[in-house]
Amino acid sequence: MAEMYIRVAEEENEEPMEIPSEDDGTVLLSTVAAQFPGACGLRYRSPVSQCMRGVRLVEGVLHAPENGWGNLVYVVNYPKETVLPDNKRKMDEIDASSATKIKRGDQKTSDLIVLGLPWKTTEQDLKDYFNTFGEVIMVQVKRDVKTGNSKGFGFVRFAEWEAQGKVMSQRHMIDGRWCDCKLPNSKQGPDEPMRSRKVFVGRCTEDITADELRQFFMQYGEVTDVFIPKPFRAFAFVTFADDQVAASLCGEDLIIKGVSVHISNAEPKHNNTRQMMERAGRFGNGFGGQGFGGNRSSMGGSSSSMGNFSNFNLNPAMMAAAQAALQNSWGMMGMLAQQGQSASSGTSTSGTSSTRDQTQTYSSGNSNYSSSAALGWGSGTNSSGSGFNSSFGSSMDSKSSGWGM
DNA sequence: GTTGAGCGTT
Repeated sequence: MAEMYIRVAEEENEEPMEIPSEDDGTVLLSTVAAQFPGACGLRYRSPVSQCMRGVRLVEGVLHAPENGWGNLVYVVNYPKETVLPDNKRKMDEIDASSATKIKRGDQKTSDLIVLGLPWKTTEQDLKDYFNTFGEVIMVQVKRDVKTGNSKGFGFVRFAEWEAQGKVMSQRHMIDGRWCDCKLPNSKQGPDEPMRSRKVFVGRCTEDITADELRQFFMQYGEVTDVFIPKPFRAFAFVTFADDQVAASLCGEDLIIKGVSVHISNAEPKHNNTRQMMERAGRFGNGFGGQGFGGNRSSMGGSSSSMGNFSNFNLNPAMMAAAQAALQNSWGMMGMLAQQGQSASSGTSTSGTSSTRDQTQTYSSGNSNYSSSAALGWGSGTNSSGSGFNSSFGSSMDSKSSGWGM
C-alpha cells in the first residue's frame, strides 16, 4: 500500500490536519503525537453505527479500520486528566506518556509466551504456524520433565519486531484451539508500584463479549488485554497500555451496549510469589515495597540490609519459611492445612472467550490444599505501616513491581 | 452473582 494521508483533528468539527501513513497503510502514534503532543490514540465516528469508535493501536502502530482509513476525520485521544496532589509530577507523567518514548530502531524482539496450546502441538507445528508471520528464530513447547507431556504453553521468538507486534495483537488458531501470545511475566517492563494498567469492570452482563469490551475501551487508549472469567461472573478486566488511562477511568460508570458497568481498580492478582512477598512485607512490618527477595539495586545501599532485618524482626530463616509458604497460593493457611488433596483446574481463556476442552490437573510438587480461606491481604488495610506510605510515594526504582497484572 | 489460568530445569 502506498503512503497516504489521513485526516486528524483535535475535535470532531475542527479543521483536520493531514498526517502521513506508513508504507503498509498503518499510522504511527508517534507521527500523530508529533502534531498533537500527548496523543494516546485516535477515534472516529462510525458512519454505520454513528458511535465513536476507537482505532486499533498495537505497539504504537495505529491500524486502519476494516475498510481503510477513508476520508473520515479522526479525532485525537488524550489521556484523561487525573487528579493528582502535586502538579509537577503530573507534568512529568504527561511528558513520559506522550508517544515520544516510542522510538523505532531500538526495538528488539523478545520471547513470547504462547498460552493455550493443544497437548498434541509440537515445536515443529509451532514453527510452521508462526513462520507465516515472520522469521521464527526460536520455539519451545514446555513439557513435563518426567512424562514428556506438553504443559499446554510454549515460547516463540521472531527475528523482526513487526512480526512480534502482529502476533501479539491477535489470537491464534493452532491445531484447533485458540491461543494467546503475550509478553511473558519475566519480560514485562518495569511498572511503578501501585499504578495498575488494569481496571475491574463490574456489573457486566453475559452478552458483552471480550471483543466488544476491547472495541469500547479502545476509545480511551490502547487496550492490551481483556479478560472475562468463565463461567460468567458479571465482571471483567481490561488492561490498557497506559496506566494513566486506567487510572482516569476508575470510579466511572460507563454504558456499554446499554448496560451501566462500574469501573474500579483491579486488585492485584493474588497468586504470584513476588507479588505476595512484597505485599506481605508491607502488610506485616512496614518494610516497604522492597520485598524480601531484594533483587533491586537500591537495596544494597549503605545502611546494611541485615540491620533492617533485625529491626523488623525478620531473619533469613523466617524469610525462607515465608517464601516457602508463599510458593503455593494458599500462603500461610496452606502451611496449617497440610492435608494433600488434588485439585483440578477450571477453564477459561482471555480474549474472546473459548473453552479449554482438554481438562488438565495442575498438580505441583507441593500438594494442593483443601482449605478454602483465601488469604486476605488484598485490601491494604493495616495501619502499622507508617513506614509504608512514605516509602512508595517517591521515586523508588522499581524493576519488577510485582504489580505485574 | 463486583477481583483473573496456566509463565521458561538452560
